[in-house]
Amino acid sequence: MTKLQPHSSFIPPMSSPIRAPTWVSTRRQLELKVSELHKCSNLPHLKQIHAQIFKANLHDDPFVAPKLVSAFSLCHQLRIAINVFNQVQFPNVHLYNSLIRAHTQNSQQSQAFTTFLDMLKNGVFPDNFTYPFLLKACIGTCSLEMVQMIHTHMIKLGFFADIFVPNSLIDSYCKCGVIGVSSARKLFMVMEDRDVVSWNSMVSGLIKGGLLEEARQMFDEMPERDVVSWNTMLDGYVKARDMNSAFHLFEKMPGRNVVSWSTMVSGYTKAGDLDMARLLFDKMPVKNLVSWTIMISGYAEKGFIKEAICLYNEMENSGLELDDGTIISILAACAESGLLALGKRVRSSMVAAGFRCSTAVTNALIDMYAKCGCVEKALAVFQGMSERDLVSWNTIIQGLAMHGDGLTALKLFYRMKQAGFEPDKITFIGILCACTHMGYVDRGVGYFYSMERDYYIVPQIEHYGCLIDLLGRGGRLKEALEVVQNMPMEPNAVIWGTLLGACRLHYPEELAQEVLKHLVKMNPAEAGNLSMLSNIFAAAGDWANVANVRRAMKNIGVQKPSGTSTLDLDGEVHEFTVFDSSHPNSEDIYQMIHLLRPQLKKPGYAPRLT
DNA sequence: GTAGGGTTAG
Repeated sequence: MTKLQPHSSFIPPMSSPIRAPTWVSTRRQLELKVSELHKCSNLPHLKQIHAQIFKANLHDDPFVAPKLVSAFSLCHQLRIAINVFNQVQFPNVHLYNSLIRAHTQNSQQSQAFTTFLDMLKNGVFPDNFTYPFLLKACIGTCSLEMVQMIHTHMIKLGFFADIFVPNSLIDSYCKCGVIGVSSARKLFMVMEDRDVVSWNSMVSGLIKGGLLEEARQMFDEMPERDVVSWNTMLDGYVKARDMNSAFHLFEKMPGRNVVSWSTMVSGYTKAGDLDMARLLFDKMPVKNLVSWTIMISGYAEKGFIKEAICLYNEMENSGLELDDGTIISILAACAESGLLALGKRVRSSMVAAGFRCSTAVTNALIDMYAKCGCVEKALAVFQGMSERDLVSWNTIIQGLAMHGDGLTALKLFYRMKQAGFEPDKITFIGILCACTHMGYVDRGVGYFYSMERDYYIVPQIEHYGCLIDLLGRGGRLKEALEVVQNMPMEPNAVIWGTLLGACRLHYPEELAQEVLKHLVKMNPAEAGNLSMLSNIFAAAGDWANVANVRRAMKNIGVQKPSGTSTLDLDGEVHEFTVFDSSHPNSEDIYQMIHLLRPQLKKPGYAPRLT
């Protein structure tokens, strides 16, 4: 007989999760459904159960309502979750907790805090679940001060007996940068009872703070290690690109699981060792969706299109059902390396499977089309979207700007505002880029100054970079230099490089020399800078200085890596560099170039040789 | 509460 577990007076446990939607007739059956409700991710089914709950007058039951809120939150139906909450006259702490979490899950962090304040105002006392949920709302949006405030509150009310509470505090501190990590360490030191999660959170925090050595020390000191401890340490080495140490640890590791193997595969793909990655991938005792995703994206990111497509087909044939993460990952990898063929392949299988595209998936698709040169397709996908978010607008604006259709990009900027979206710092990168490509210098400068004035966005160094590029390409080098000299932050190598790029277009020799002094000081071995400088001198006919720079390059022992072009032809990628003769059809290719050259000159093509 | 893939810029 199945052993019954202790449970609430109302809901018995259930062994299997909710599956196909079926009409439940008895109250007993409904109770069974409700007990698993918080795991339900099927929206139509959820709505059906909601209706039955309502009919049975259980919607304000103190046990049912929090589960409903959690379920609707999981299905990204925050509106409905809030409505469910509002149906309850006297919400208890569980219901408040689930609404706080619902807001965080649906990216409404500030509303999570508002809910917490409402809760206090209404005299409902927080419990040991409230704080971990509230701390989650701090991640990514709030500062250290916020976590400190919650910490203080927790001390006042005293929930530290539950190990979940200090553990989640350690984690939150660690996600607030290096200072946060030291606060976490202080807390960790004074904790009386630490469990393996406390140790793991601390090791993970040290790794995130870049303190790999100290993390290893703590890992070695741990009284007990579980599979998460090992995997955390493994990932630390992987993220630091130290594959030797990672492999060493991996070999020693007891009880490796699918995450351990995937971490290693991911590490080797990122290090560019696709052979080793594939070797481990093939040896994996168990593969899941994430492992496949890592290997396929790894191939795609590095331009191994045949292998990527082949493995993608294999994954589909193995019967695994793709999720958002898989599709977004692969599309992002295609976008990065311009693998349109795989991107198209992914899309066609999405269509064939009737995959319901979330906004994030569609955004990734738009970005893939745009970065692979199909701006029209990107625009068509964007226009067909039923629900757009800020990322959708930013992606299409950036895509259009990159391809020189700055006019459409700027038009969409206005439409975006009409649709009620507030531009953010990324939007302005796209807008400034659009103006640069169109040569709208004054208009771009106007947008730059409107950022802080009209939108309360303080320009960052990237925005200054865009402004310098805008002025520089527009030939207003003096103003560009003034921006560099007067901007509120120290100019970095990218800023000076941008200015140098402008010099390359307009040949002001003196300025170029000035810029270069800064650049060489910052990054003396950067061959690209030196070779660009030598080109500027060459264009000005200053051969003595050309020789000086060349000599400097030789002395430092740098050589500018050749630029390459890649072509994707019927799913096969061909790579070319200048004076390259490694391609099997090299002779034919050069013959064709000779044939094409005079024809290209006719409409006015003049290759730039400097 | 701790571990592997995940959309926009740089």
